[in-house]
Amino acid sequence: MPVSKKEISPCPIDAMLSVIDGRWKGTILWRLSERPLRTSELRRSIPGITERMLIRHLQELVRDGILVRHQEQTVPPCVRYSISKYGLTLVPVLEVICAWGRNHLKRTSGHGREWSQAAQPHRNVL
Amino acid sequence: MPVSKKEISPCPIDAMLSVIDGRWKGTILWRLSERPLRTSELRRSIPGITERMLIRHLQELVRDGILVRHQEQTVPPCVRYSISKYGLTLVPVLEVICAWGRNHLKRTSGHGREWSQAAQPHRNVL
DNA sequence: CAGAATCCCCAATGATACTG
DNA sequence: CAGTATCATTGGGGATTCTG
Repeated sequence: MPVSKKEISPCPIDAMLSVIDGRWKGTILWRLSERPLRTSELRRSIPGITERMLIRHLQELVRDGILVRHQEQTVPPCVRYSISKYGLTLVPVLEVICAWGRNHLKRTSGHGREWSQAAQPHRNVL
Repeated sequence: MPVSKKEISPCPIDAMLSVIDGRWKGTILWRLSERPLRTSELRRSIPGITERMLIRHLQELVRDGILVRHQEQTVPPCVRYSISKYGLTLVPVLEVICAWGRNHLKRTSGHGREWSQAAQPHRNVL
């Protein structure tokens, strides 16, 4: 529920999603969770991404404190991105999301209808 | 990372996010996690949502197996939506997302990095 | 009351060329 | 190599109207 990425939403779920919302942010974080990478390395490791969107998403993630940008003042320039300490707190969340998504993919591809049953209400169950 | 909602993405994270991606899906799920509601009840409980988007999101959630649509063949029609058993598996994930988001809101709105660990469930959606 | 059908706007993304 | 600048496309979503 992406909602507005620019404006600050009071809803925590919106706030969280806005951080990882973007066509390639998931993949970027996935790559960088393995090890820091240079911009060009990232681009090559993500087939289909454009220079424009890579830079843009990287900047947003840096702005949100998820990534850190390391620049070496050389010619030609060498920039490396890595996950920040704060960004590391995001990883477990992504894992939970990923786990559910993996399960969801199974269910959809194997189209069972078992899940179409109503459940009893809840909230205490949470 | 919303990516494509229509196409099935092989990425689990994308798959999961596509399910809750939509301007009002979070709020809808939140409402229905308390108890089943009629369409009109939902609409009234979510200020600002339009008929069109409510129906649209409900249909998508039903398609994804998250919600169940109960229709009573009466005049006028009475339709009730509730969370499915499968949909309930989504709730813990939302809780995790919400917890991180709450932290993130503190961190951003507040000063630098003093995010405490108070984690009370639930958002305060309007 | 539930929801389908239309029209329209805009933010996100893509494509492409350019700069330091 | 890293990043910018422009233009074109598109799909989400708001507003409105219509129907069973």
